[in-house]
Amino acid sequence: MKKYLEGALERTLRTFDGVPDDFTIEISVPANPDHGDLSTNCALKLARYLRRPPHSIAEQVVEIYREHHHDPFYIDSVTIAGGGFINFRGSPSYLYQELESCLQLDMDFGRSDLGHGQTALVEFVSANPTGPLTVGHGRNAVLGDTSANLLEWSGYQVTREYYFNDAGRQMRVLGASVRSRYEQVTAEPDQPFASEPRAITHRQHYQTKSIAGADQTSVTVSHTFPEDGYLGEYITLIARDLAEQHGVDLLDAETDNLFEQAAKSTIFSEIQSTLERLGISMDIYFNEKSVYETGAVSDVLKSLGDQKMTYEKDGATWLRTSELGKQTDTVLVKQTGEPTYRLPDIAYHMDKLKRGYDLLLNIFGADHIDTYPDILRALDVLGLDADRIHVIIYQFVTLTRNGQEVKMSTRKANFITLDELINEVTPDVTRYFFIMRSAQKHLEFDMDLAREANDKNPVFYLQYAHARICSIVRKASEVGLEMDPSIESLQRLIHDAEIALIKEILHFPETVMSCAQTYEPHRLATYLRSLAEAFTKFYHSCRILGEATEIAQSRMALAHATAITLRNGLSILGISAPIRM
RNA sequence: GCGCCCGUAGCUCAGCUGGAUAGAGCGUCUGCCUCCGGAGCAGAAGGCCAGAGGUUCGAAUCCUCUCGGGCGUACCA
Repeated sequence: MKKYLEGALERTLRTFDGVPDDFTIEISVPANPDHGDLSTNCALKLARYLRRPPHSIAEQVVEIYREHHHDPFYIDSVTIAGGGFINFRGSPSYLYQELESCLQLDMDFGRSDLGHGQTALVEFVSANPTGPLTVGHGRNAVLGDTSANLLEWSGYQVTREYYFNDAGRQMRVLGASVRSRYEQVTAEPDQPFASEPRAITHRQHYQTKSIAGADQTSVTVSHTFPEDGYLGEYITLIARDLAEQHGVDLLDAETDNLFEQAAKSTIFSEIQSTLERLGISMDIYFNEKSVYETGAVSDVLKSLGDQKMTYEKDGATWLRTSELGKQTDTVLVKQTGEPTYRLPDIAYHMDKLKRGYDLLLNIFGADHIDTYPDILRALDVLGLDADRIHVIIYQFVTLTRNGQEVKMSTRKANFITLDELINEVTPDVTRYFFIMRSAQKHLEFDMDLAREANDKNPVFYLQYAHARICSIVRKASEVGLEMDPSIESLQRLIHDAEIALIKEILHFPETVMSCAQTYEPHRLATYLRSLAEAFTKFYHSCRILGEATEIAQSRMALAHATAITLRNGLSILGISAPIRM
């Protein structure tokens, strides 16, 4: 209907003199339904160009529209509001036809061909395997997966990718941390868990002590807990596993490598299972290492050098970001010869672009706010099409528990993992809470509320509406009542609450498209809430069971269409649509 | 200091490319269960949209400044 109206108005305005070439017709849904179903402000906007009062322009627009471009199939009536708004009331016949098509499309209702089958790569989570996923990663994961779903529903071929780095200093520290815990565990097998203060006592403890091995030989341990080591409990658990498998055999290992590998694989599989619980599975795990192996890193360095965008200073290689709109230059290669993370990041994005994706979507935490523009600038300098890259920056999550804010750090021991969160509030609630708010706002996650007060939780409102419809359908089938989805049947839906619900349902496809286009997945959650609200209003003012057969069959069809929309919407959000609760 | 993000009801937040009377949930108050699921519904109270200028027919929305909060501003990832 909107499309039709756009075309009709465009043709109408073509007969006017003085309309600018780039004039765009805006059609919006009025906040107040009394004003109609669709509304345009074009007369108001044209007032300045045509130098006439808006109302008189509106009259002329309406006159020409009525005479030449009016199609009663779509539009029932046209009115001019005081200020100069032109309001259109949709024709019921159109409404019923769209509702019928919703019922026919069923699982596909809401899908569009916006992307024309273009390829999109969504990179998200991308946490390095140094510890369990945190609540912050949870927001990233849900944001990324939901965006990917939205793109899929909008006609893109989507690849989900996880970028990680399992080399370098942080991994060495990880390995050393595990080793130190292993030594402690094998020395004091009865200690339940190593806690933070114990880390400091290690030094005195191990530097002097000899441990009797299973093979009767003595090993002197001289390792201490790394100064900036990982203190989480999970490190000790990994160490215990190693102790169970290998006893004390690993005490004389020459390097920490074995510990590092064990930690990495354990942590990685835990990350994967956490994501799985949220219904997320990645298509590609991309190791930063491969960007070195393919030569992409050296290519980037060379190309940037050729562009005279780099220089040497103090033994390091710098990128002239100050010439690209930034205050200072940035180090790409350290004095030590080791690259900073920015260099492989550039190479990685170059690699993604060269893999030919039409659209690259990245989900980054607010701490990347300063780094990703460097990447885009560098790619631009390299002559790559950085416009294909879009970034969703999300603000941090603060978790409150027992009325107190919980500070989260992977390195310190006092963080709540995403797994623990899911345990307490279920995957559905987790996904909904992370998606219901705009990404660029701080998210306050009140654990006590989410856990205790299930009935106050908005996600249950949506699921409840769905379960209720299913229940009605069950009851109806017991008495042999089936829905009638024919146009003739749908035309019997004339109650205000019925019409309002139909209109709400029909907003679904454009909502999906616009969420995908603007990368604002939270608006889908807002929409589903108002859909469920429209349904409960309908439910309370229009009975189904017990009414005359014909109207009952029509209302069954409307309830079914609501269930379709709820189910499809929830599936985009990765949330279940239960049949009963 | 500089860069990016955010200031909307007591609290947590919606508010689509500027539009008509700024909306939900929670909390508070008032009603509603012989009736398809009350995890609900109907209603009330609660707002100088942080503040001040500007742009325009029209601003919570765009621009400038001020004040508050967050994140960054590492040869850490």
